[in-house]
Amino acid sequence: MMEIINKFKGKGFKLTPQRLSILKFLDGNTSHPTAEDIFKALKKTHPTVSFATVYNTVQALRDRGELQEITIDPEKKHFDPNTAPHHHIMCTACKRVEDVFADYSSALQLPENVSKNFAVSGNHVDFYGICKKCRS
Amino acid sequence: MMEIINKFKGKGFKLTPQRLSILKFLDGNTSHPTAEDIFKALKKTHPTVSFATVYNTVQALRDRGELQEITIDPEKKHFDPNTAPHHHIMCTACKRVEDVFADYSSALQLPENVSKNFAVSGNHVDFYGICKKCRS
DNA sequence: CTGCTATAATAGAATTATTCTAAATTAGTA
DNA sequence: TACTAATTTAGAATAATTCTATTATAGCAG
Ligand SMILES: [Mn+2]
Ligand SMILES: [Mn+2]
Ligand SMILES: [Zn+2]
Ligand SMILES: [Zn+2]
Repeated sequence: MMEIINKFKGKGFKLTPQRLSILKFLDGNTSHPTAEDIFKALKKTHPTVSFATVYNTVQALRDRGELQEITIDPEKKHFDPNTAPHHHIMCTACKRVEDVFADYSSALQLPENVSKNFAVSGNHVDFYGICKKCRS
Repeated sequence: MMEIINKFKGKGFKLTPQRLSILKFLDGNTSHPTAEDIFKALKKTHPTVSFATVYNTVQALRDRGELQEITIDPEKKHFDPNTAPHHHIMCTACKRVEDVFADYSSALQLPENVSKNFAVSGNHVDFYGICKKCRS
């Protein structure tokens, strides 16, 4: 937590109480929350908070490379404070998104005809399935 | 094209002129159009068409496994009439989505702790980068 | 400390993507 | 040819996100 605060010191990023609350919620969070999830959590400590604050903060964090946007769910965006390269799996029944920690990098070579046309900046693998809970 | 028409014969899927126009547009289309792209194309032949027709048809095709939804773009859904397993790369500048035909299936093994909790139904790899045109 | 200013918070309007509704139309078939 | 279930349509509704204008404040300079 102290880490986080120091990370943003003197970067033109103001550490407001609202932002601290969001940062605390996101710190080590592996639930891949949506903007609404963050908003709900934030309302507990800041009942009068605005949705715009959530989007503003999310955007500021994204711009600073401290938060990544997950595209696995066709319905809505999820966010992930873990910016290390990793992958995800979503249960198509309950929509929960879980982490997949595996290094596929050496296998994910692009075919010649694509690699010659793109300066590649990254990749991720999305898996889909049904989780144990949803089968019982 | 004849193929397409036969594919839907007698399945409770009515081949209306609007749908035929959409099917013709999608047939062999590798541009990964959004709903709006389909709508614009459809308006050329059917100027009074409604957006709901596009979404209805897209949904009907998706339900029949004839169209897949692409999640690579955080801004909007793209659609792909190629339902064979393959992957994609998006230019983060111009947002164009291109195909990546490569078989990574053998490499994409899930870690034990995930595979034991999920009945996996599929996966795809999303690549990001800047295309040649956007660099010049 | 105090005051300044750039940055952020807020409410609410606006925009965009998508879904829903209810009435009119029509493809496919009996 | 006539019927009916499926489809089209316009427009309203919903949901996610962005924008705008005003007010408040974090962090810094003096
Ligand atoms: Mn994650
Ligand atoms: Mn494709
Ligand atoms: Zn589940
Ligand atoms: Zn490009």
